[in-house]
Amino acid sequence: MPSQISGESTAKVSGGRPRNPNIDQAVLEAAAKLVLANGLRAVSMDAIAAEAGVGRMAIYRRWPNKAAIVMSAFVARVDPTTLFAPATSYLESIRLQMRTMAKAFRGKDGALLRILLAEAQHCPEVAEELRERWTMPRRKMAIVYFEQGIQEGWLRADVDPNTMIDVLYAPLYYRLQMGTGPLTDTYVDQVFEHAMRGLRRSAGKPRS
Amino acid sequence: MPSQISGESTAKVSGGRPRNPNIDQAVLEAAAKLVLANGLRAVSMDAIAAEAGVGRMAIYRRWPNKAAIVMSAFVARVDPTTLFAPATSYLESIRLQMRTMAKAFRGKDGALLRILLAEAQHCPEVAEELRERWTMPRRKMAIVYFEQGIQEGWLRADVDPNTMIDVLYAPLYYRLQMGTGPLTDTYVDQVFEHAMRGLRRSAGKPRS
DNA sequence: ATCGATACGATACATCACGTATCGTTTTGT
DNA sequence: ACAAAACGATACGTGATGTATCGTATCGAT
Repeated sequence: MPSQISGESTAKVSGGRPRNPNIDQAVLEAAAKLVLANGLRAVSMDAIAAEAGVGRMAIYRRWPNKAAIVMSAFVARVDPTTLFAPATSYLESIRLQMRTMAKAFRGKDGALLRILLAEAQHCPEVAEELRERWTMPRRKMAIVYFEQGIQEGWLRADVDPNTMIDVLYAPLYYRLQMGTGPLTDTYVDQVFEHAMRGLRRSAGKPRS
Repeated sequence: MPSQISGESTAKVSGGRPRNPNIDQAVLEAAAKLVLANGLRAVSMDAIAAEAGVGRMAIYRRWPNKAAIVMSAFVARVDPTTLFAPATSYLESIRLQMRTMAKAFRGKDGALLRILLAEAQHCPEVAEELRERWTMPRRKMAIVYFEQGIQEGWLRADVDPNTMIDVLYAPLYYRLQMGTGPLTDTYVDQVFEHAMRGLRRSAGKPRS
């Protein structure tokens, strides 16, 4: 009983006409194009099928619903992402990674992610898939990198990597969704600096 | 041309039978109950009308759609919230406020907010209303409080209050939506401590 | 008291998208 | 050659949406 939501490759048991792989690609591209232009709600399965030039049944044979198609399109786009490329210093590498993520959030990846996050609130399968294929892989890589930073002395010895991820990256998700301001590199740098240096005045509690 | 989304009080021009205020209340309660139990998608206007014991037209006369009803129910619940009650110290008051918010997020307020955030991705009116009636009022109050903290010397002189809000509060929204872990008081305290003290080792960059 | 205007419950209606089911055809493996 | 599955097309049942009335009830103004 494999998780079927990401579709495409429900292995056929034996003989019969094989699926046309071009259809997978055509549907993913059509869905991404239409959904990015009009939103998930406004796009019907018929519209995707028409844009892709295929029958609707060919789609339902691969994915259970619209959200699953968009999920496939999303993970296909972002899967080959690499995390924490080396930079001039350990901490600088973190900052650059945050900038890379912010840049992705500014583009189509961000728009698709917004749509999927919204859908995840209604559909547990989407939520699970998103956690499994987007959130958790990145968190795990970050945890490894942060633990290394603790051992090497770049980070405080008592930081919890999980909390550190949230303090650094949650603001990017926040701006992605709340529209309180643009996701500029300047903003990323500010979040990074504030989180790294701390917010309170260092020496005790000086009276005014 | 008043923003009509929050409904209820589209002032009647002159004579005629006045609206029954009990209906507003009954619909809000019915909608909150059903939506919290089954999710926004699974609840139809008919179901809300039936639960409230009113006709569907009485609802459409007040709100344009389901999301607007939930929005009204939400702001009615959270409007009288007070921010930053005095505590044993300036910083402690911030921590307590974060805990209060986390507690709200754990309950019905959090569930409704999740639903509205998801809806805001499809519907600009919901997004605007949410910004106007939930996000911005709280941000503005926080900015005032944080600027006071800067002047009194509790916070670094060079912190940007807007960024500070994001670093402290975005993690709560993150956990509210992503399901990476529970929104416990312990978690809130960790975010608070990490953000206040900073993540990097303080003295320069010590080699391992 | 009468009258216009609006609210209200109920119901009918047209529209639309969804997901399923076939039909005839095409393409594979055996 | 033959079974099996994919494919395009299309029809179908279902459920929700938003609008339009109908008859009745309740207000303000005259």
